[in-house]
Amino acid sequence: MSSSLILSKMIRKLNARVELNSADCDAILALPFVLQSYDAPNYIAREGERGRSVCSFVVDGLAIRQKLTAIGARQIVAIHMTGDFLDLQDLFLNRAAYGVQALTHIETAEIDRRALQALTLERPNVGRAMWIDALVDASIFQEWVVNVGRRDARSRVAHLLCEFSLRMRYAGIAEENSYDLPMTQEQLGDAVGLTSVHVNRTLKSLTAEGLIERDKRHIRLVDWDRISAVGDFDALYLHLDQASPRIETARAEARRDR
Amino acid sequence: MSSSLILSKMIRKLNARVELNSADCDAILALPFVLQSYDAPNYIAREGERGRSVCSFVVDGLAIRQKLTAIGARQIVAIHMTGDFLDLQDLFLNRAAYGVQALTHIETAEIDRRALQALTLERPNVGRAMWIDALVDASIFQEWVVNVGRRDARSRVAHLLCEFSLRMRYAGIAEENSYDLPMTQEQLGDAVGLTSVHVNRTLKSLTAEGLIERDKRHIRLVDWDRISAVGDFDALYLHLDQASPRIETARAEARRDR
DNA sequence: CGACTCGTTGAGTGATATCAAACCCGGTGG
DNA sequence: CCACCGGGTTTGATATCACTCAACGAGTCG
Repeated sequence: MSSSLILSKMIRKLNARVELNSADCDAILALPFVLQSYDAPNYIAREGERGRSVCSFVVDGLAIRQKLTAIGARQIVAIHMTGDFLDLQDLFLNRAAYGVQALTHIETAEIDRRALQALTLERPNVGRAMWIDALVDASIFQEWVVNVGRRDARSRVAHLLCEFSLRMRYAGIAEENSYDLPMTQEQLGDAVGLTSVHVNRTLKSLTAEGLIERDKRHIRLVDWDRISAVGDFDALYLHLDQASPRIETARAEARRDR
Repeated sequence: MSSSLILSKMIRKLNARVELNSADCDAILALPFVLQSYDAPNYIAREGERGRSVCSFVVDGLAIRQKLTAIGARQIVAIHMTGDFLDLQDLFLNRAAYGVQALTHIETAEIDRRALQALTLERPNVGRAMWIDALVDASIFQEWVVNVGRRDARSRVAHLLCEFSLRMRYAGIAEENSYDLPMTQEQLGDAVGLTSVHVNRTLKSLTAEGLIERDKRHIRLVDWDRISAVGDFDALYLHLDQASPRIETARAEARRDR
């Protein structure tokens, strides 16, 4: 993949949030970066790490953000997919408080941190787009607090499945209501604060009631209305109206076609 | 309180994160705002609200950020105190996904949203300080996911008490290891995903073991090392090294004294 | 003196965890 | 081609932490 092709993915993503002008795009294309790839359980960034010199944009693949507790339990606090920044949450912080680990084989563009900071601070359009990105991330964290804090197992799992469905769809890596979920049930449990055993029973019960269908790791949401009701899922917190790449692409194509 | 005094609180806060120049300060002092105050259980912003025209800086008092689930349970996702922005999390989003409610009598400076956006985007120093603020907020959300997802009742409560201790101290509204916690046990429960009854038993057990002392709503952490161990508390996620107002004030005063 | 909110305590219940075993399936080596 | 291996999934039995329901006490406000 050519260098400009990779950063143009980033342009497409940001442009979906805020309309960029040509100077903005040039500045983005001038960012120093290297392409990296990681295999499944490897760390991309470690908890406590100081002064990472890069910030990673996901070109393809999935990664999780996590933390271990004193007793060795793991909590996954976020899942990042194609088109997300992996450590936007640390862009302006000196030390990373959470680890980031590859969930699948993942390709990232590791962008020089200082250059990305400067771009964000000095170009209002880019800055605004980056802000939206970071705040949407934060909005998802907050929803996860609610999910894990106040919903029962069925709702938690259903909620997560709904979130994935929308996010993957808008990232362009899933069809409507159907996707490959590359996580073990243990990882699913670590994301929703349950045991793998209980995740298993919960998935089975959702399947038995005809809310979802499973084939290996492929998930199909049979009836969106019912599963989103069970999961108490309201997409507002994803702020998809603030344009996602997929939607914007369609819109941009329409514009071009005129 | 005079108008310039209020915004100078904001300057002090931001200056603690990033050194501001005089043009930055002038721009901040020129922000259009109105002083507002709210009483205890009133809403400052409502879930789902569209296009709020202001962003609130807390001059004095406490507020919570929360969401209700379908079955009517409440989860508090954040607590904001003196020196915090209440809805920084929504500054660049079209719709608020979470409600904000006064926890005590609270005084806020409601700053024109567009003006604050412009300030953030056009002045790199201010922008950087705002970014740090927003990312620290987000880091706390993530820690809360961990807290609620993977720790037992004792740890959750202990962790929250530790967090409050440090944050209040650095906000300048508490002494070392001792503070007034203006929350009912029910609200505490809604913050850590427990029942008020269970919070009560947990507090009692922490007291019985000599980890904390309570007098009404006053809390004293008797032995920081032990309680932080019980709460699995590591302050890294608060990023206090990225300067808090209190610390910076001390430093600034030292400078002035030379 | 009610009426109300908040904190405290007890008894019983239930959702989820824990422990343990079996099973399934893709991969690997003989 | 088969035997074996290992990670992941599934299932059952039991344990436990936290919830629910309920009552009572203390403080506060009108």
